[in-house]
Amino acid sequence: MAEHRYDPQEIEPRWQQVWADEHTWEVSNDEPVDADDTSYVLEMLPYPSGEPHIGHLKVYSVGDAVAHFHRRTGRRVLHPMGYDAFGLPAENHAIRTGQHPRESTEEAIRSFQRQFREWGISIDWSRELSTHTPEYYRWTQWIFLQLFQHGLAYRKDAAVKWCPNDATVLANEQVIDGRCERCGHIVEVRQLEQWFFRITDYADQLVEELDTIAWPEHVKTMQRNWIGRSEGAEVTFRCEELGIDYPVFTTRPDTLFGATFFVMAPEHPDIERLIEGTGREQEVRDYVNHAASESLEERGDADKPKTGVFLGRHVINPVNGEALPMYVADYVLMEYGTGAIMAVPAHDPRDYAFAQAYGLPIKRVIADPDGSDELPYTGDGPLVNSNPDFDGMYNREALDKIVDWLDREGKGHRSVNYRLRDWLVSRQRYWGTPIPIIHCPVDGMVPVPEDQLPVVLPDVTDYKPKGKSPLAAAEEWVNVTCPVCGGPARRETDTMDTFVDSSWYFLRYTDPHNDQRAFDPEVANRWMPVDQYIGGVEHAILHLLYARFFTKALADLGQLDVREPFERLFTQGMITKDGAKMSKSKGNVVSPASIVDRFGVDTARAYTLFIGPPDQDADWSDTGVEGMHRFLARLWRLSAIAADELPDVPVPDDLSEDGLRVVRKAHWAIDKVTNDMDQRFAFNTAIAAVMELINEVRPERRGDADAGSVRFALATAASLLFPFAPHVATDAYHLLTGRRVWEEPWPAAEQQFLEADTFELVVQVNGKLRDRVEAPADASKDRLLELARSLPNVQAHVDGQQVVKEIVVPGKLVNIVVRS
RNA sequence: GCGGAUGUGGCGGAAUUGGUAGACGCGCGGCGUUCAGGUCGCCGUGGGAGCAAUCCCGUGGAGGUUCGAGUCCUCUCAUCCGCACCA
Repeated sequence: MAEHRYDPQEIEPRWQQVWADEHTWEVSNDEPVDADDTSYVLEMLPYPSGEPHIGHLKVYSVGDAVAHFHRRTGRRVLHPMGYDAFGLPAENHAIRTGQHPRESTEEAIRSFQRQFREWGISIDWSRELSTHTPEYYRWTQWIFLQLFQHGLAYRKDAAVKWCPNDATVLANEQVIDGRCERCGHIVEVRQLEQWFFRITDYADQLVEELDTIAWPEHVKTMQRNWIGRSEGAEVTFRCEELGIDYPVFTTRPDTLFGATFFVMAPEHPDIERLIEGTGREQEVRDYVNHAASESLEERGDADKPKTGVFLGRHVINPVNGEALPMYVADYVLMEYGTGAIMAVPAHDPRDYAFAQAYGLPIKRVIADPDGSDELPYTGDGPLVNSNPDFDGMYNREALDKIVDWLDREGKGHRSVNYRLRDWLVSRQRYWGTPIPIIHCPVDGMVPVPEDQLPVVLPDVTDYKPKGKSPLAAAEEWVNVTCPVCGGPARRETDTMDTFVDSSWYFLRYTDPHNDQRAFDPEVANRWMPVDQYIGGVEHAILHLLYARFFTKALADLGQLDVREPFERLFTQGMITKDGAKMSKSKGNVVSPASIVDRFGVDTARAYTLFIGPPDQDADWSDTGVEGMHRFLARLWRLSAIAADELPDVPVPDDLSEDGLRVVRKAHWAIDKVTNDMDQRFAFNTAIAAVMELINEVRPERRGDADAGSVRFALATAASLLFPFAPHVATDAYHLLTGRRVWEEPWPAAEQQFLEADTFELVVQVNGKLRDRVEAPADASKDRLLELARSLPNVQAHVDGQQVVKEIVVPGKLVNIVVRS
C-alpha cells in the first residue's frame, strides 16, 4: 500500500476546489427561512493593506469554527466577507508614490482574497463587497441623506480636533491622549465648519440598550465610560451687573451652599461682553489667547497647576444670594455642560487647587462622618453651614430636596449630561465616500437628488492635503448646477470618515446586489441581528458605538426592525511574538503565508485556536506550531492506515473491553467538544479533547479494540476537528467513511457511553487524599464507606482516632473526618 | 483618581456547580528507529524526603468560612487595559 504521509499541500487545494465548484457555503435569500434556523456569523471586515497578518488568521479561524458548528447543528449560516477599502494609509501611499489609492487598495484586496481562499474559510463569496465601489458607497451616500433630511446630519462651526500631519479634522473618538489615533501627531484645536452626526440624541439609548445584548462586560463598560452619563442639575447663576443668566451643570447640587466662586471656559462666547468696561480687558484677552494656543495634550494635563484670571464681574448664588467672583480658567471645558461651573473648593479637588492658588475662600458644607477636617472632602455626610432647612440632613437626601426647591423657585432643574459629543464625520481627504451635498448661494445646502447617486469620486492628480480636500482641485467635478434653482453651485468637497462606511456593511451583506435600495428591510430583518460578531477589542468604542448608532437611527427611519446590530460579541486577543506586538520595525512578524507554506493552513488555523483561550492575548511559539502539525499528521495517518487496513465494519454490539474504552472516549470527546463550542468559546480545550481521543486510539494504546470501534473513534475525531482544521478533517473522514463531513450532522453523545459501570472513588481522611478505589457506579453510600474503610492506607490514618464525621459524595469521593 | 481584567510547573495553559491541582501541548531527560540529520515512535517529567510503600509542601501574599478552597469572603501586592481637569 502507498505510504501514509500527511500532505496538506495536496489535501487542502483539493477540497477547496470542491467547495468552490459546488458553492458550498452560499446561502440564498430565495429560500424561505425560519428565524430559528438561521444564523449570521460575522467577523469584522478587514482593512485591505499589504498582506493579511496573523491577527486576520485568528479572527477568521474563530469565526469559521463558529460558522461550521452552527451549520452542522442544523442552521443556515450567513457568513460573508468584504473590505473596508477607503482610508488614509492608501492615500498616504498615493502621496508618496503617485499610485492611485484605488490601484494599491485593489491590489491588496486581491491578495486578501487569494489568501482567504487558501485558508479555506467557509465564506459566501456571492455576497462579497467593498466599501470603495460606487455600488456600495452610493448607499452610504443615500443613508447620509436620510440622516440629513431627518436632522441627524448637520453642519456647524465648532472648535474641532485637527491633525496637522494628516491635515484633516478628527472625531473625538480618534484622539488618544491628545494625539492622532492614526499617526500619533499632537492634535490641535481649530474653529471650523464641519459635518456632524447627531449621535448624542441616542446617548441614553446607547447606554440603556447595552443591557439587552450579550457582550463582554469590559466592552460594555468601555462604552458606558465613553458615553459618560452623569445625573445632576442645571442651576442658574445670575450676573446682576449685566442682567445675564448663566446656567451651570453640577452633579453635586448638595454642595451649592459651599460655592465661593464661579469659573468660565476660555472659549466661552460671553467673555468679551463680560469684561467690557472692567479695566481687565487686556489681562483676560492675554489669558484666553494663551489657552487657545495650547495643544490638547498640554491643556488636558490634570496635574498642571491651575491658572485663571478674574473677570471683574460677579454672579449671585441662587440658594443664598451671595455674590461670587467670576473667573476664566482653562480647567473648565467649553464642550462639557454649559462651559461654566460653580466652584466648591471644599468638596472638589480642582476647585480646591484653584482656590489655594488664588487665595479664594473655602467653605465646608458637608461634614465627614469620621470627624476628619481634611479638605477637599468628596465623600458623603451631613450638611453643615448651609441653611437651617438642610443643615444636619444627609447630603444625598439634601441633594434631592435642594433640586426640588430650585425647581419650584425657577432657578434650576434636574438634568443629565453626557461626555459623548456628536460624531464629526467630514474629512478633508481624498480617499473616502464623497458627501452628497451641493452648496448653492441661493438655496444653501441642497442634497444631491437620489436619482443622481452615487456622487462618484473623481480622479485627481495631486493627493496632497492642503487644509482642504484634494477634491476641491477637481474644478469640473466641483462646479455644478443647483438641483433646486438651476443656478451655479459647488459640490461639498469633504469626504466621509471611513467609520461611516463600516457602520452599515453588515446590513448590505443581507442584500448585497440590490440596486434599488441599500437593502430590502424585509430581507435584512430575516438575518439581523448578527448572531455572533467577532473582532478585536480595539474597536470597542469607535466602530461598535457607531454601528449601534446607525442601527438605531435606521430603525427610527423605518428601514429596520432591530435596534441592536450585534446580538453577541466576541473579542479575540492579540497574538504576540516574544511578548511584544508584531511589527515590521521590531522584525518579529510571523506571516501566515510562511506558516501555511511549511505546514499547511489547517496547522496554522488550529494552532491559533489551540494557543490559549481565544479572547486572551497569546504568544506565538514556533515549536508549538510543530506540535500541532504532529497532531494533525498523526490523526490523518492513523485514519489513512485504518481505512486501508481495518475491515470497514460498524461498532459491534458486544464490544471488547478495549473497544468499549475507545468508544466511551469518543463519546466523552463529543460531549466535551460540543459543550466547549456551544457554551463558551473554549476552542483550546475542545482541540485538547480531540487530542486525548487520538491518544486513546494510538496502536500501542488501543490494545484489542475492535476494528469498528477504532474506525468510529477516528471518524469521530475527524468530525469534531472539522470546525478547526476543515481540510484534514474532511479528508480523514472521507477516507474512513466515504462521506463528506460538512454534510453530516454534528455528532451526538450517547448517554449509555458517557456513564461507566464503575468509577474511581477518591478517599480522603480529614480532606487529604489517602487512596483511590474502583467502585460500582450504583453502590449505596454505605457500600462506598465500607469500601473506603477497607483500604489499608485509609485504615492506617483512621485507626486509633475517633471518627467525627463521614462525608459521601456519590460518584466522587468519601471523606472521613477523625480526631485524635 | 475612576472603572475593568489577570496572577496556577521551565513555558502556553486545564480544572464547567466548593470535591483527585497541573488535562492537552511545548520544552526537557531517557530509550528505540535511522549511515546521519531538523524527522518519527515509546517512556518519564510540580518541589522536597525516602531503597520503597509512603509522607510533607504547593495555585502572587496574609487572614477567614468549610468535612473539604485555585474556586467563596476580607485585607493586601503585582501586572495589563480603558477613561481621565467631564464639574
